[in-house]
Amino acid sequence: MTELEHYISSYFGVAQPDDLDAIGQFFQPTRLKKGEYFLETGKACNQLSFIQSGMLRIYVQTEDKEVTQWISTKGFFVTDLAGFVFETPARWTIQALSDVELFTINRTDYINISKLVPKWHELEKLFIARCFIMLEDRIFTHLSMTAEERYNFFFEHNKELFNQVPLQYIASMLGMTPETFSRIRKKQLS
Amino acid sequence: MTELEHYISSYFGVAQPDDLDAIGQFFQPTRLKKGEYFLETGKACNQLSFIQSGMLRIYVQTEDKEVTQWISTKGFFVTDLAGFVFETPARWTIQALSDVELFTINRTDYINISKLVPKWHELEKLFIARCFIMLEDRIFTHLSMTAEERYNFFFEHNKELFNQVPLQYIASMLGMTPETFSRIRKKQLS
DNA sequence: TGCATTTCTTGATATTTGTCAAGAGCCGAA
DNA sequence: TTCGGCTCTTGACAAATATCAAGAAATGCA
Repeated sequence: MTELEHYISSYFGVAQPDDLDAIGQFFQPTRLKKGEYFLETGKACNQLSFIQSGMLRIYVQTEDKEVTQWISTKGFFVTDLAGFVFETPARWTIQALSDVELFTINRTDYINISKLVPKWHELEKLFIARCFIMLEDRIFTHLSMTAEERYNFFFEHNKELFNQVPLQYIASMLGMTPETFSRIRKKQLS
Repeated sequence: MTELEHYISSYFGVAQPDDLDAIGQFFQPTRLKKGEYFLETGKACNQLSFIQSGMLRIYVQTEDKEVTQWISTKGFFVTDLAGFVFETPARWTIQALSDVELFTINRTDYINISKLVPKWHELEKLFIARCFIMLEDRIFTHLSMTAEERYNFFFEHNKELFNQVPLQYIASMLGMTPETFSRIRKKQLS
């Protein structure tokens, strides 16, 4: 089983090896160099990718600042859900933070999966439901925690990110300024 | 078309009148008195309801405070998604803020819908995807806006809530204290 | 290796938000 | 109608976080 198949299986629970293999065939290996864009705000998002290696930052430029929504790493899927599912203009810009290896599927092929795997829509539903629940948790951290608590909580669960990506992006994604982030970090290191 | 059917149709896009009618049959009218619980943290969540009238508050009790996650009103569905879909203990407590009229379906019947309406899982997926996108937006407000901006943004979109529910709950749901909420409110009224 | 650029840190200060305590207003139950 | 308990407001103050500016450290490129 390829790594891609392993993740598809664990996220979507597709059980038949034949199905898994067939689904895997739809994904094409693609690469991005550090700094290149997977997607830009306002454009059409016609693809969904699985990250084989490297990291991507999902963000948006507002009038007065850049807001990092998430940093996606090995083993995760990446897309602009609204754009990919509803064909609306992309909300997020997605840029490679490092050289990135992806397995990519386009919308047409993605839709074809459901013809191949009868249970696909149900598995998709369950997958997206899990994503929804993760966002519920994330909102909860903003309703109930201070910046320092969010820092610690995120650090516990994502230690490896802290020496791989610019910290200002993590700061933004946690809803604080780089300066505040830096001070909290200093405090926690000592 | 009943109001329930109207909403099912607009949220899920079920097109056949026969299907709509059949789905509607699964929902039973139920009522809650003000203060009664729809669900309590830790219990099983075996039902999904559509709100015909009234309001419910979705919250959780932490060690040191109560955090309101959302207030759900007429025309919305209410459940604990994790509990309903994955049969895990409920994360949220859901309490009636007023007398409430619901149309309720239990998990068994809900699962039966998909046998009746072949496209159901796909429609569900699309519905949950829309919910996901709404949460993305909500996280964005916490990453990019001050308390005052969140107040204004929410007020613009939900004016009617402000004279129907205790303001402290709205404050919590926007991630601020009742005092801060009160001060911002005073400022905006003048 | 060395320079230019980006990123991170630090200090001083301002602003926002939270905390605590008291009082005012409102609403429902007896 | 009145009392008691919520809820909201207000003030004084404290704490958290943001802003601005400067410099240090790290990084990437020639």
